[in-house]
Amino acid sequence: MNSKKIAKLAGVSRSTVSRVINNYSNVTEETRKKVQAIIDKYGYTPDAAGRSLAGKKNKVIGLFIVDHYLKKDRYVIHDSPYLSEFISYATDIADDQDYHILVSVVTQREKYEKIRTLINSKMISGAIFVGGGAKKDELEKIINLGHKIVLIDEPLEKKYENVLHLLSENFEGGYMATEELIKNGHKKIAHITGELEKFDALERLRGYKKALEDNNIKLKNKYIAYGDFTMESGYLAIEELYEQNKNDMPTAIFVANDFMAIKVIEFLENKGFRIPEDISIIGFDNSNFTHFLAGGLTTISRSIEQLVNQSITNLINFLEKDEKKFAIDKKVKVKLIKRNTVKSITD
Amino acid sequence: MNSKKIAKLAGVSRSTVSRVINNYSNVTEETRKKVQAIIDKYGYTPDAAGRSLAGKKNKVIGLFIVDHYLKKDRYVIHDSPYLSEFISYATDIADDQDYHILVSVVTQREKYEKIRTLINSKMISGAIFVGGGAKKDELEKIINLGHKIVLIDEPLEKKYENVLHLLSENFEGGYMATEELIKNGHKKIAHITGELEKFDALERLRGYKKALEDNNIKLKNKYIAYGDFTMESGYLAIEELYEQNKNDMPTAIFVANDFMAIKVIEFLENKGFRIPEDISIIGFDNSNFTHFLAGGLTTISRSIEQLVNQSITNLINFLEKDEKKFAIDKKVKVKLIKRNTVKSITD
DNA sequence: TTGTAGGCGTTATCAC
DNA sequence: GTGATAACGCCTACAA
Repeated sequence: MNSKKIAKLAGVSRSTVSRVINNYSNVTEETRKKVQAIIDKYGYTPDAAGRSLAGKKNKVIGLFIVDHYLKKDRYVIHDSPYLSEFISYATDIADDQDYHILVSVVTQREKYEKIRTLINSKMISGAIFVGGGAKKDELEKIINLGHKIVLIDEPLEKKYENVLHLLSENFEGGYMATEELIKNGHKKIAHITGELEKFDALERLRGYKKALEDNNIKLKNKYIAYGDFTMESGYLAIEELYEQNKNDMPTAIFVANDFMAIKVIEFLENKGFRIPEDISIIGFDNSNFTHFLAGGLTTISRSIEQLVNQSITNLINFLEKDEKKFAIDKKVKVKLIKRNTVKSITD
Repeated sequence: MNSKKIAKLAGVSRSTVSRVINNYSNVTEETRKKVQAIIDKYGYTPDAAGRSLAGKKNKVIGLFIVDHYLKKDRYVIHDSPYLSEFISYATDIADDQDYHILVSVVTQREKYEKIRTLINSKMISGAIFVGGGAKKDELEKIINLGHKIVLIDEPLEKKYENVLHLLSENFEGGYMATEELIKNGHKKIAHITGELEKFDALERLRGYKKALEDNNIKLKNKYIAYGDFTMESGYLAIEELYEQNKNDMPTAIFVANDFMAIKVIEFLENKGFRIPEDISIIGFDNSNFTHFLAGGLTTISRSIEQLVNQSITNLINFLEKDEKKFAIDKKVKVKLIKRNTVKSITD
């Protein structure tokens, strides 16, 4: 079924059918009804390709998951609670605004081609990049295509008018976490980092350092261990931290995400430490599963819901308002969630 | 940039450009190189709408999340661990085969229109329905459009040649769970159901009943409580079960999913029961978070990964082989995961 | 091997 | 308010 046939059946021209489909005002109520009846009867829906070719925008947003630092044997999305959650929210929130999400994954340099194709081919009207692991040069090539794009936690030297730079408060969160430990009287505070190729890991580390500095606590390199956000890496990191500091253990640890924090707690409890009596732990992300931990993990919550909401709402606005440029760099707030793994050292 | 311009720049016709783009054999190596050079230089990618209009298939699979039984204030996908996981795998697996996933959500009857539009408009080449909560009549209207579709745990009276019916072994899993309890000497076995509008919940219940029957254990209605797969409903159900059977508590409970099982355990422990010494618990789904439970929940694992893999692989095969019909109804296996919440009653 | 020409389904422009 | 027509970018006969 196509508009030509509908036109014939309704006894009008294709133009009139188009006008009805697009709800244009210059159609008499009578004609509209007549045409609509036929449309309904035959369940006609216009062909997306045809419309697109004729210059109409579609309601599809590309969600590009970019991460080059992945282990080969892992699923990109499924094995990342952050990305899973991101996609889930994105679909839900886009749906509220009658948009669709088209998801695509990029883990190697060759795959940027795929994104360019998708964007150039006009299958999507706008794009969101998430994952924090993009190659800057490839990213800039794509940006220079001029399409409307949201970048999440993906900092660039230059600003672009067609790009919304959205950042979550990773630095602030790292600072907040460390400060909370300091407020509780801790001075020997360790940090287990995330994957340092990623901006968010770097920023959390920077926040940790700054909080120590502002409180006149000397940074000790032996109190920093390096993870990559996975549970296994958390285990390895705490193991190393323990081996290096057996005789001078920190009284508190800020772990760069909750996943690693789980393993840290497990390891320490196995070694006979009580949490939080002997060692306080604070995580990051406020991941779902922290609900299931007896007691509950003290952590920094960054609202992925808010992050997604900002991305999609801003992008859709931008797409539909037909504005020339994004006026904004936005930050999404984090906050401290006090639960039961931090204890005052003077208690 | 379009094929016409590329043609002019390369000094050939548009057809030749097309032949190069589509890797047709009847182009001399020389011309191909010449044209490809221009294509690369200008980063040209053909317009998807144009191709589609000219009859080419795209590599987009629609993933439709259908669930009518949702509470209004919940996110459809984000609040369902099953659907979140499904989407994550789908994106990962589709990506492996160079396909994209376009996700859309349907929670009300009016929204089926959206799916029809998407399918009719040829924005997607095939579709997967998941969620188990579709309206049969709307579903059949869509099926009758003749496009290639995979239906997951969504049983229909009629079989359709353009539909692959994929089922997970919910009945078998329910049977297996109950049988495991029976094997451990239990006779007073309760069941907390899922949302009975959903096929999977119904099947799990049926498995429970059949296992009792096959082992000559009389079904007691007082030992069945009704949940809807959410944690809260699990709490309410166990509360009711407890109130009704204070003086004759079951020694084992098969709970229709892990989410509810968590709450069941929590409730019972608060009432002073020990798990599994006093009451054995078995869940369903082998959800992610069960890792985080101290001890670990005994459960039935249905491999969502396998379910997704089957869906996508079969669908892509079907799309590309250009076969006339799906030859298959497939079932995805479940298996028993023994952990620490089931104890033999004779111990 | 390559070029020409028609058609895919829609919308926009211009007449009437 | 409505209809005719051109245009969007591509692919695929068919012709050369």
